[in-house]
Amino acid sequence: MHTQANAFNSDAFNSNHNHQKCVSAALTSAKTLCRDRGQRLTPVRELVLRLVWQSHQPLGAYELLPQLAEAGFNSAPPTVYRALDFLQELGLIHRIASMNAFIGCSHPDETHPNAFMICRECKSAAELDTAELNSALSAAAGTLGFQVEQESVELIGLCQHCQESSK
Amino acid sequence: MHTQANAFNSDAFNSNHNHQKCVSAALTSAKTLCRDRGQRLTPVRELVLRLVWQSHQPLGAYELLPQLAEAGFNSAPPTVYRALDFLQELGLIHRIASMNAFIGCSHPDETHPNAFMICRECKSAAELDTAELNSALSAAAGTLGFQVEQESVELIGLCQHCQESSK
DNA sequence: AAGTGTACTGTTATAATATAACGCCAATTC
DNA sequence: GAATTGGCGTTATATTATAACAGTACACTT
Repeated sequence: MHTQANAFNSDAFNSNHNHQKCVSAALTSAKTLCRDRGQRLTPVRELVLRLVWQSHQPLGAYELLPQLAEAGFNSAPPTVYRALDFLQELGLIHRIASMNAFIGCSHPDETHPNAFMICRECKSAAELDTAELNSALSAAAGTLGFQVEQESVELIGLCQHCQESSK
Repeated sequence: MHTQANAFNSDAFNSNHNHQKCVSAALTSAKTLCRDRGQRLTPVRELVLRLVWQSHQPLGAYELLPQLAEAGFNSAPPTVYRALDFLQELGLIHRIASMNAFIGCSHPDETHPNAFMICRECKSAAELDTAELNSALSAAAGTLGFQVEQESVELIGLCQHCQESSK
């Protein structure tokens, strides 16, 4: 039951959609996950989750700091990184290694490739999750007997919208 | 004509193979590419290429510095990063974003997914290049009209050898 | 309600990675 | 041989991330 954006849904590249729904859904997921695991969704963690999810563009840890400050949190880098780590372990956000930034992730409850397409123009990122990709990755790794524990697929390029506007 | 390791060849996970051949092949490629493009394979660039290729494990920029020093180069970070950038543009090495490190890349002359499997135990990295993966990636991106310019696929896990030794 | 342990955050300092800016030198071109 | 270009040296600094320890709030027991 995912109502969030997925691979066949270019919402993330269309900033007009009602993204607030995505944020709410993520928050609900977070609460469920925390309850199930006996962990706490503290104010800092909740705010970081909101901020990361509110943005279609991956956010850096140091971009979050001033936003936390505005909300009255007098936080330093370690606090932000702790919250980010926590949310990553829950599967609610994902780190885009090639950008040193973080983005909301739609599939907290499943193990699956964390694959993203990132537009170099508008910086938006959309998740990518297809059966073909999953099976191609497992097949390739399987041939070598490689046991995959963590996957990171990052495609940089131009989204449809930005291709059109640059014509 | 690639004699280097590829997806169906676990050489990179077997440190006994004659890796010096890979290094020579990379150097030959480098010379050809530079000649064709009217660019220079300077001593620093050549050494960085050798060092990165000699290692089965991705090397960080700051790990290269002492090795350059041993060879008599009195280099600071900018020099290393310049050489790494240059070699990346030639397609001879690849940056593993999730590790902030660099590894030799076997297919300088083709555009193709830069996909790697990295063993978290022995830190070796092996390249991955299969038709299925390529087509799955293009298919997924194509569905969204996303125009891919740069790809980064990084699988972290355990290579066969390390799975066996940990039994 | 008081005591106790644990998990979370605050705080300071610092590590690790990467780049900006400028000047010099060597090679190439005219 | 003057001018131009490309590459490197050098210093300083930006950016990203973590270590270490102290304090605080919460949860659990009795």
